[in-house]
Amino acid sequence: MNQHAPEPAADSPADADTKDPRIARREKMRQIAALGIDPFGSRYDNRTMMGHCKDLASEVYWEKEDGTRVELPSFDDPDLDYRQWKSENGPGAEKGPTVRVAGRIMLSRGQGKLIFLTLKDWTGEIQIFVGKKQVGAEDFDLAKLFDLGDLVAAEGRLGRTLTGELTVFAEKLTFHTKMLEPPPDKHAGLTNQDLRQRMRYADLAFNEGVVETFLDRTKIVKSVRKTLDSQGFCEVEGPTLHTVAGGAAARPFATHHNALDMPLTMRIALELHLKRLMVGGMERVYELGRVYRNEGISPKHNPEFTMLECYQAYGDYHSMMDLTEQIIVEAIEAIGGGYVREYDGHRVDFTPPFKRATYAELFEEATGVSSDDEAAVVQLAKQLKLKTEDRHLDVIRNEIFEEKVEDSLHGPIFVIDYPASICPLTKRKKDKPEIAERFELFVLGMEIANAYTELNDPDLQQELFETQLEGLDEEESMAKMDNDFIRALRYAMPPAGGLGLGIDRLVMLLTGKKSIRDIILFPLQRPES
RNA sequence: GAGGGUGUAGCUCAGUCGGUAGAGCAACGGACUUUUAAUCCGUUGGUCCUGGGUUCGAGUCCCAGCACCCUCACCA
Repeated sequence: MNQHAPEPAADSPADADTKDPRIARREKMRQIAALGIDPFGSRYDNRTMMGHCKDLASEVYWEKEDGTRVELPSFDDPDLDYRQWKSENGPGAEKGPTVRVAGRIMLSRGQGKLIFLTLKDWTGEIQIFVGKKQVGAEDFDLAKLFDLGDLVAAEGRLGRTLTGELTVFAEKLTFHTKMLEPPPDKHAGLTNQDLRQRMRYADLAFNEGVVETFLDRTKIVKSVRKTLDSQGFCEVEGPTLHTVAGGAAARPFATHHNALDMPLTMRIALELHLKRLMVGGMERVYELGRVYRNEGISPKHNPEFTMLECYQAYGDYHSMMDLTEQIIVEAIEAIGGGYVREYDGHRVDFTPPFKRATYAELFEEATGVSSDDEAAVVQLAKQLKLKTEDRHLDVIRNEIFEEKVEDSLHGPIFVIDYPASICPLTKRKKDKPEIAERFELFVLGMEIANAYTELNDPDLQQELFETQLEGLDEEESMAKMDNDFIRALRYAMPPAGGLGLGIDRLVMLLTGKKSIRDIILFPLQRPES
């Protein structure tokens, strides 16, 4: 023991306190400082990332006394006895590259003058062998002050233990940062949903697969950008503070600008500003950003979430369908794992091309009623106990569709050609004005993407907005007339295809997470009491 | 917003009929130089979510509140 460490007094009242994990950690921090080591550490260069150590495993070999080099046996073989193999190939010595690893202590197995540590960085985990004889008394005394969760580093030779585990045989230890809070259960981790979200740092640090999920999210988002960039789209940043929140049917968050003494709302969609840019001649634009909707919270809804919207001048909804498929397929390729994926116990096959079916076909298939047969549709609605009085037939039809068809759409499937009256921002088919050129992409009943051949007739657009706003009082009104947008359309927006894609839902699907709160780093929560 | 569930040690969880608080891990002391959630011996640790009520007595029953989870609604 070093001379700076205090002698614990046998009957000291402080003795009971050191049984409090937090106090014990601070006491060890004090002892580390007493060794002349900064308990909050400093720079550590030339690290070998732990994921890379796995690649370096092939460089570990056995050198016989006569200098001949022997490949190590396969450690995948469960019957392998490495100790026996060594004696059969001995005398000799295991050789391997020297590495410098730094990370968090996840597990510690002390065994007298020997300590095994499991260290973790964001690329993986690796075992560290700390022997008193190998690291020296000074470093070994330091290692005895390590706690689970501390950040430390080890430099040493990469090799195999008797059980074959890839291990860094430490020659030098470095202390980096003391964790002053006690860690969660070393096996179960932090399972309390509330705490996982409230203390995402602990969730990331101690729960298996959490970092990987969020790294996958980043890969997906990067891939989406890459796909769009490769197709000549230009990423832009629209305002998040709007004077009129438009582009979607949702209630906005209200806020206020002090200097201008002006009410503002947070954006609920990206659409109307991107279209203004198309009027200005930016022919392929997209924004991948946060929108805010003042609505209920559920496993599929967070008040702020990430949307992709993109617009292609001189395209239509079919152009967008091909693009959507490409975006998703390339995102899957970016995170790996193949086109066939598991979600909530279901098998989903994203092998392109995705199935395409019209709204009317699916309606008839699921209900046995032709969507054109008005009387039958109304009768069906009554059967389903849906409100029919004073409602447009398309609205009734769509309620039936949502109830009977959407939830059962396994997908991925593009539902195309919607009834026009429920799509106010959509261009209608030339030969069938009652049908809108629109698709929605469904997977397991979830709406992932929504695209239109965009409406660019300013007068018709205004009329449709007004119809949409009719009968809504101030409180209920989810959209307000955006006169500047109508004026923009009068400056001529090219015919275009437009796409909206819910990034969070795509990430949920591709990472297999059932709750949006598992793929948003910091979902909204009430403050801690 | 409606309905259901959960809340107990730092973490993960038991707690029977209402009888005065338990385990594993972590922590603390000890043994151990090839462990794998190491093992073994010993020790400590509680605002039973909060506030009322019923009762001789409440972690347990009742009421109210708070937080989280699930289902539904709004929404994507």
